[in-house]
Amino acid sequence: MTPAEPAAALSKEKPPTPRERARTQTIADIVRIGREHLALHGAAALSLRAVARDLGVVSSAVYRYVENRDELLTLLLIDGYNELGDEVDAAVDAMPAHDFTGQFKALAHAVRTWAIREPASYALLFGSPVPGYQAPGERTTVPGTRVIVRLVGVFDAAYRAGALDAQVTSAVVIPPALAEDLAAIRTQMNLAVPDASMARGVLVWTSVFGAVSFEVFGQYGRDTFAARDELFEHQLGVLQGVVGLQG
Amino acid sequence: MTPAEPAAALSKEKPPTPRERARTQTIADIVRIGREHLALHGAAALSLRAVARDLGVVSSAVYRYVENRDELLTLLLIDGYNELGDEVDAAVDAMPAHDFTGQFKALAHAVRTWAIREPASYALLFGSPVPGYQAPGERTTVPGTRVIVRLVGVFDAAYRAGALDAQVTSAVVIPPALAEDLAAIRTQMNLAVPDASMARGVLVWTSVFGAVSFEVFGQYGRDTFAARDELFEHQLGVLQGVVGLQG
DNA sequence: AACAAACGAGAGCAGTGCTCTTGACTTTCG
DNA sequence: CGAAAGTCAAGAGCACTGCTCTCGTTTGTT
Repeated sequence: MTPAEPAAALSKEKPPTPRERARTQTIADIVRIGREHLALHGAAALSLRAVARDLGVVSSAVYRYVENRDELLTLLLIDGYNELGDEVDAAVDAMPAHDFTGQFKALAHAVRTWAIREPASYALLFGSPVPGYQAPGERTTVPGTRVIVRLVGVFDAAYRAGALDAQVTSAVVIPPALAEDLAAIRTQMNLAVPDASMARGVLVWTSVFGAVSFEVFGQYGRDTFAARDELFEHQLGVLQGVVGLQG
Repeated sequence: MTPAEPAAALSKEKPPTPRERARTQTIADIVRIGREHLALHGAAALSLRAVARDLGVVSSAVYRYVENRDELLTLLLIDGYNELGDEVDAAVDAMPAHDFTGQFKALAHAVRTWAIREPASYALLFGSPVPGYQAPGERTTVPGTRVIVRLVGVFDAAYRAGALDAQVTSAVVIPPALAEDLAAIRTQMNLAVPDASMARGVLVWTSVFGAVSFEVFGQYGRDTFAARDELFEHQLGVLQGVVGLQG
């Protein structure tokens, strides 16, 4: 079909046959409908039969495209991680390269905004594990770590630029066992930021997700906190100080 | 039956008939078996039929005691809240009355220990909501707020005793809308602690649960952090500084 | 003793995940 | 070109779920 046939013959990427194209499209449709059902009814209520109905096909047919229910959950998991990762990347990239505080807050706001917009996906990614389902690490680890990788990237860049207050880093001692873990991460990710700042970065990470989880999962109660935007913004302000970012 | 029949007629508390006793016992058995199933298979996989089997009874019989599956979930929810609340209370009470930092850390450790021991219950209480299930606020609010009530109690007592560093409280401004929410809570709970400390207390609360959730829900990855005890302890040390508790 | 409430068992309905077989269609290759 | 190989949708079927209803039996009260 393509004029450069000999070159294509060497590469693994053959031009997709109509059948392959149709198959890819069908899988994409299944994921799309699955996302709708996920948003409407939640992860545990996700039903392959219902997806098949919406697809206009009998239930057994979808098993041609998706191995089982867990496989669909994995596809939705990766889809969610990447959507969140894309929005976080876009939000951070929109900030000036040297405004590390702005980048941190933009990242946190992107997480919160996405979580509130897609609570079911957020629950699938960061909530209680679905019983009997174990995410395949080899497929989910990379997209699943995009946010934290980006966050420590911001902290590391801030440290290298001298924008990370070194004063806070000596307040609490780091036990040796924890220092080992941090050293391994530093080596693996090529970081410069010292132990104390890394540890505080981890705390900031968990705190952001704790705050978002409380809000999305309804732990704040019905109307205990009406000013949730202000509460989150305030928490970011405090966390910014925790990790030593100037305001 | 009872000799003091006229008095008993006025009071609502009659001595329980054998049938009532048996009924109460059966419900307790159902909750006990339900807890076992919850721990083994998770909340979404909780099955009334399986509970009935373990109870040695046909499935429709349990509907005599429990209205439906959601009712059983509510019972397990209240059960979990109270067990956690009891352990938190015991841990805090075991500390000296003026060691507020120790009380805070004891509370956090009690939460973490219980969560790791009962991950399914923790997921039911603080994880993603079960699809289609809405907890009845009138039955779950009181037990569900025991931990946070106790935590702000510690902070408030520390403030009244002058053990809360007032310096940290002015670093970040509190927007008016948030101050309103905080004022309402202060009035309702009869607190003395100022806005900034309350807001930081809320952050500490969400941060503790964020850290515990990450650990219980497996967000830390398989072996990124081996020294989890040390990590949590370090985080508590930082959070202690965030809220202004002396070390 | 008579009656009403409570109870356990069983059948049954509609839904689920998943497997297997059947028949039709498409692509590829001799 | 035609046959073989591969792919697909459909349907039946199994075991499970939540839940309802009916039917006798047991229990407690009058």
